[in-house]
Amino acid sequence: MKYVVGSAWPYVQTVPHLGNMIGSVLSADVYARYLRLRGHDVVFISGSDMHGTPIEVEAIQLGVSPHEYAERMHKIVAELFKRWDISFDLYTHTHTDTHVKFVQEFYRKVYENNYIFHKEEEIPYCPNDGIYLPDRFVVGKCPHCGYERARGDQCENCGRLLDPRQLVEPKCAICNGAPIWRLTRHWYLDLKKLEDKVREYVEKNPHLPPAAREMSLAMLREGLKPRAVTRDNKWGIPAPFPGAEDKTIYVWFEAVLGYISAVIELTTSRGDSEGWKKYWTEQDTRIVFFVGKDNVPFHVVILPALLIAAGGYTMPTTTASTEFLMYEGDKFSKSRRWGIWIDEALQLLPPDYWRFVLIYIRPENRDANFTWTAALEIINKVMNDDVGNYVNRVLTLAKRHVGGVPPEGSPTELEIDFWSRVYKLFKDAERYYDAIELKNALHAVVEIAREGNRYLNARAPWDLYKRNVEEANAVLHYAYRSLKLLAAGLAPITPRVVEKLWSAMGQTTQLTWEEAQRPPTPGAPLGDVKPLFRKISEEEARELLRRLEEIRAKKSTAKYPWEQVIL
RNA sequence: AGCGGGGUAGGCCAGCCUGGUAGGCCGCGGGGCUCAUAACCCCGAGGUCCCCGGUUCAAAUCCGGGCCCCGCUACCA
Repeated sequence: MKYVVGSAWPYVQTVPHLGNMIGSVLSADVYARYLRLRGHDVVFISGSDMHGTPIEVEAIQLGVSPHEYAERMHKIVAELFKRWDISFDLYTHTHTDTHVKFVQEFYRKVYENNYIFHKEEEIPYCPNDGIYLPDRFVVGKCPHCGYERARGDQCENCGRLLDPRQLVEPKCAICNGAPIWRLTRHWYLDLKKLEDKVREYVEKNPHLPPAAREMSLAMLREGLKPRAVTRDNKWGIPAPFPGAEDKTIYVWFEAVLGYISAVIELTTSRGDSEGWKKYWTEQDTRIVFFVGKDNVPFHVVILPALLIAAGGYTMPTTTASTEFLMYEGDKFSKSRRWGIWIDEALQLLPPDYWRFVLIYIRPENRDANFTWTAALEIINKVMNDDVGNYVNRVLTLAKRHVGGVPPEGSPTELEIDFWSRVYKLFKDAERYYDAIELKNALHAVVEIAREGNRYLNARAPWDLYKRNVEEANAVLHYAYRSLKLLAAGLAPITPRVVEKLWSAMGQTTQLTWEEAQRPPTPGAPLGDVKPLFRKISEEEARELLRRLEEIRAKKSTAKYPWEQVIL
């Protein structure tokens, strides 16, 4: 089966934090790695979302061009993903020639198919900064409660939705100057016209997670309203509509098309400029997106609507979303410096540790809370004591008593029972991976090690070797086979460690999901047996955090955001 | 306000769709083992499954009402 795995395109204004990571990029990577292990044809892509008002504004404030700003941040984020062992086939960005050209052609088609219309409206404009202001960039006194710093879209104090025109004494959020209202023309996507087809897509799609489905159907019940696809920004992709020469495409509406343009870029770079069609126009492709829950409507409703409007594309199979991750009981917040960002994380622990912990607590049904107490518990108790120590027990015993991969010996009913239990857990993990319930998959895999620990205690091969070598061999043989299952089950999550494990097991073939289930070659020599993980004491964690604070303090004085990143 | 999610032992969470003696991990008390990363295994204590009402022989699980927490609400990525 062919798969396109896409993770939400990170906005390059800042480096992602752990919550962003688990929602999109890391989850997508785990799934993509799993699919590859199963032998599927996988294209795993994403890229930086380079355009948009916040970047334009911030660049202007810093006195650099938006292009330079975005380009620098993109390079850093791409490098960080590499260090997190994210196995992108391509991590690109939205300012490539391929993307720009594709987006323009795409919207030309949508236009020709009569899904675009334009109308005039008055938009706040800041004469000082020379830009049109999004609602949030206009602040002023709330007409309802008198709160002074109400934003143009909503008052934080009383929670009421606002229109920037309602604000008393409106000001530009950037320079505090008074905005003026200017008549401008915008081009709209006629979502109303697409509503029935989108509803059919959502209703007939058996793969969508219930929550995403509900949210989308609720939106459809209310009725889709036309949405402007153009903006007056300079930093963006020029709109291809007649008369829209000075407009750009709204970032939301072009970044999502990156899922297609990135595949084009990828296959083209492999010398096959038409190869992308295999993935995006043929029906036997599964297209799966990974996003945080805030992103669901866009991927389940708007992007499918766009694909229908342009015509000729394969419809996305599903969108796997997560709830949010909190940090020590509170929302991640850049301004309050609350949370851990992905550059900082790597200063504290190796990527496999983070990957394991984050997947272990992945917010699948509800918001989850990252706490250091819990993280250390998972690292020390689960990763080390349950998994790492089990591996070490089996391999040490095998090395000592057999000197290689244990032969099948004379298995008793106990061995067969054990094998059927761990094999069932492996199949559970498989089912969970298939359903993109990554947290449950990992929990099932960990259970293999727990089962193994129980088994070793019950069978006590160290003792059995004194009485019945054949039977003792059988115990180690099946324990060894459980390690193969464990390796495959963990491979998508902790790829680096599994590589070490696989070679410690003396395996020379490529690890695949199939291979993991086959019996090993008895007598094959084992590799170096060393603990897979190590524990992190509370004191060490405290020390690491203290050092992080120091680095943060030093970095926060840097002028440019890309200088604040810890590499 | 509307929409979505959630309220299960001291902590974190699974179970809820497909009703039937309330599970797991950590922590705590006791024991076992000694191959292993002072690890592992067993036993035990600890719960009005937010509240009220309904359906049912039977409800954490289905239905109605209420209270509390969180997120989203589409020109924020």
